[in-house]
Amino acid sequence: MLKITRKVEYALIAVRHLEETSEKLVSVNEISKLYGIPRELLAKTMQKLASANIVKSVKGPHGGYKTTTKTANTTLNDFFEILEGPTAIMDCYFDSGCDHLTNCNIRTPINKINNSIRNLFDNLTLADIS
Amino acid sequence: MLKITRKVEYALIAVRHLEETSEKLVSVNEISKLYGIPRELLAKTMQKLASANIVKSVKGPHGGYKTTTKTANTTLNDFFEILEGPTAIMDCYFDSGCDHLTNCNIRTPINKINNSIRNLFDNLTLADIS
DNA sequence: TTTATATACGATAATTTTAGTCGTATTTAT
DNA sequence: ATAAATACGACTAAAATTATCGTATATAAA
Repeated sequence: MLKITRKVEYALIAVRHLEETSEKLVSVNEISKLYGIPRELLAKTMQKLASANIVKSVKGPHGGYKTTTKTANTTLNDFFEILEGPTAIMDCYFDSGCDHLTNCNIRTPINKINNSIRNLFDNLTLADIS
Repeated sequence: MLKITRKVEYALIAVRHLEETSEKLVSVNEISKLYGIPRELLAKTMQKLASANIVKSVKGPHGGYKTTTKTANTTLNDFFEILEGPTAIMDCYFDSGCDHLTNCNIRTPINKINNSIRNLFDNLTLADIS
């Protein structure tokens, strides 16, 4: 409960590594070996970050990933949502399918908790937590 | 990711209901029927809340649960931890078992995120979200 | 122009976590 | 005594997460 996933964990590790190595291109292979994390999973994770321009990808030999100007300014909310979709402590926050709609007495609490968390992550960037 | 569990959802529903019915004893059976949630699961959930004095339990016919003086003042952090154990976005926050300890570059980020969430939930009570 | 290395992407399998059920004991009002 | 309720532990089912596999595409370098 309220856990981040491996995908996010691996993404954080990779981004932190890219930030440390600055402009140099680093391949998924390198990162996965260095931190002992599954290559394929990290690869897919990086692809998502790349398509959102959080990192830049370069194909071919000596290719890899590096940071962009967006990287450090990315909010945790964006970072999480790129990798995992909408952040909400319960699906009913953005879904319509609710089992006990007629008799739901936790709408307000759920919304308040959600808004608090969203507000928190909207105001924290990758730079802030480094 | 970052979802609350059914146990917590059911507990919230039940507590909210008890708050509405004030001093009256309400049985698990009643609540589970009213909101269409699994009786046994709710029962176990209520037992945990009762043993932490978040609610008061009364056995026997016409027994059930009611709020206590603690109920409204309970922080979300306590509420969650009573039901699910320590709140942490990653297990390494309180566990010792870490796969990439020697090469972990996300200690600081994880701790900062954790502390932010913990701080948030420490300062929100059940009353605050009602 | 061939080869090796790297990202891109979809499908599927394995694992872990969560959700739900069942059985039995205990308490207590009637 | 009996019935209604909580208390608690073991077990099963379902869902979500994690990991793997296969194939396509791009590109640097020999």
